[in-house]
Amino acid sequence: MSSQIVTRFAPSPTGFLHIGGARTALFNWLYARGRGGKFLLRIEDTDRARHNEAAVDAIIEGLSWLGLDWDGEPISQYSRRERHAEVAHELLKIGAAYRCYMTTDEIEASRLRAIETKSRFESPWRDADPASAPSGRSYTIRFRAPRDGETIVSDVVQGTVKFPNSALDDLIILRSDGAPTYNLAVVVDDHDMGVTHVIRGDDHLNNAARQQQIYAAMGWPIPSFSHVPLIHGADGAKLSKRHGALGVDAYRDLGFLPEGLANYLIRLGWSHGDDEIIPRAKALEWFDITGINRAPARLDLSKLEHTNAHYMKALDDRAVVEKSAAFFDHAGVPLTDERRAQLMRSAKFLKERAPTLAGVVEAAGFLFLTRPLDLSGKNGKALEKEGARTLLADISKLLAAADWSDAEGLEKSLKDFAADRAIGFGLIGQPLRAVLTAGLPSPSLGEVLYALGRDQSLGRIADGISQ
RNA sequence: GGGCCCUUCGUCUAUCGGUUAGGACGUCAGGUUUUCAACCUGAAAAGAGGGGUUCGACUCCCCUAGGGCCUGCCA
Repeated sequence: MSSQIVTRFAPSPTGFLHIGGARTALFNWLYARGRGGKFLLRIEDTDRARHNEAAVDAIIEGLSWLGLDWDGEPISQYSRRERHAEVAHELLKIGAAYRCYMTTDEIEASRLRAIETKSRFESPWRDADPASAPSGRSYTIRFRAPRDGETIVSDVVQGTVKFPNSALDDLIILRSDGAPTYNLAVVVDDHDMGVTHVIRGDDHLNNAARQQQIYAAMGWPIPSFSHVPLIHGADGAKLSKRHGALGVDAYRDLGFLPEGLANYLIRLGWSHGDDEIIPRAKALEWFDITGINRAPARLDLSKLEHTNAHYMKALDDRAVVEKSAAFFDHAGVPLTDERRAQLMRSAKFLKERAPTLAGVVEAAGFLFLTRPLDLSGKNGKALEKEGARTLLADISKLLAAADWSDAEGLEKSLKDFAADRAIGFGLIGQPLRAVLTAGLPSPSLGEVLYALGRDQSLGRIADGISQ
């Protein structure tokens, strides 16, 4: 008997990979991969009305982007509807389910009555003589759930949770059109797929009780359940559209790195001592379900940025340029060969200053200005100082003869220049920075010069002097 | 309405009956400094409220309050 761990991620195709779903997917992946198990992907598309291929692709894209891979092909729940129906009829045969001929109107009325009388909603067909069944009328198949006693779910995260059976009514497992409903499909699929550990959002905790009853009726082993809390918005309410970014694609478009998002997500509701930076390898080694908190956690963009910044710094220079290229396109400054070269020379400071890929565009703002720079107002204020232009002219001469092969050398030339003249660095730094960057945020002047390149730098200085 | 879950600094969390309740983000104040960041140092900042149990509760139990989930021929 194999004891291999099998987990799965089973999203319904809603058009994107929800950030909360991404976290449960991550947990499932980590748990399986960290223990030599299997991680499966199943699309919960039994509701055909909502099905669409693009939505499935969006989920697959999101998972891939996050670096999560699954074993085998994604399984479509819809494609397994025959099997679901088969199990429903098996349940019927052994008396664990029954045909219900109630109309939707009858159901609604009966349900209202049940709430009023504080009693369990029940179909009259539960105990009716099958012989009295109307022929030719459509019916649903309902699970015959126990009326009394309680169903106890043993959950790794939530502990032992008891549900009075009176609160769990006979759910429909097969619709009148023969299609399975969620709770049946999940149980059948998880069982058939050999899922050993079900890790999912705690909005399913109640379902776990119902599903457990089905497992019991079929005599199937019950998997280990772990219901993890949902992610909430900054205001504590359930994450919804008004909170902004919902799907991982939105975070990708905001310039977050998959490593950064994943690290942030795993720390949300789970911890390993005081560790904050948890790269994939460490996560695989450390992650365990038992460490997951029961309380919902709020999404905090600042901390996400901070975490992401760490992974930005770890990028190699070429990656900084390649990964941010799309963001430059989007900002209307497509990367020409020249810009690419300038960016390569800037990567070292860009990745240190930008918390996201979108931030790289911002941090590189001074690089791609069109000459002559706008030095009006505050931008060129340092230029108005007595002797500033003469000083710039001297610096220009110095730089024209300087070695442009690295930022450090250029920085040193400037420092030496200031020292020779026995003047404070601020005296030359301020006007020089003004003509070079028009006051935009920028790194050390050595780096600015090196990044800009000789021609561009000297040109900007000349522009400044003549303005 | 009913069932279930949750509640430590603003936020994410540590603590698994005995701690000056620790760390991180953010905030504030310094430092560094040629702008803006980054970085370094420091500070403010928490056990929802009320009852128990115990020599001793953030930790265990109960109640209240506040949040959340489910209560579909949705998933």
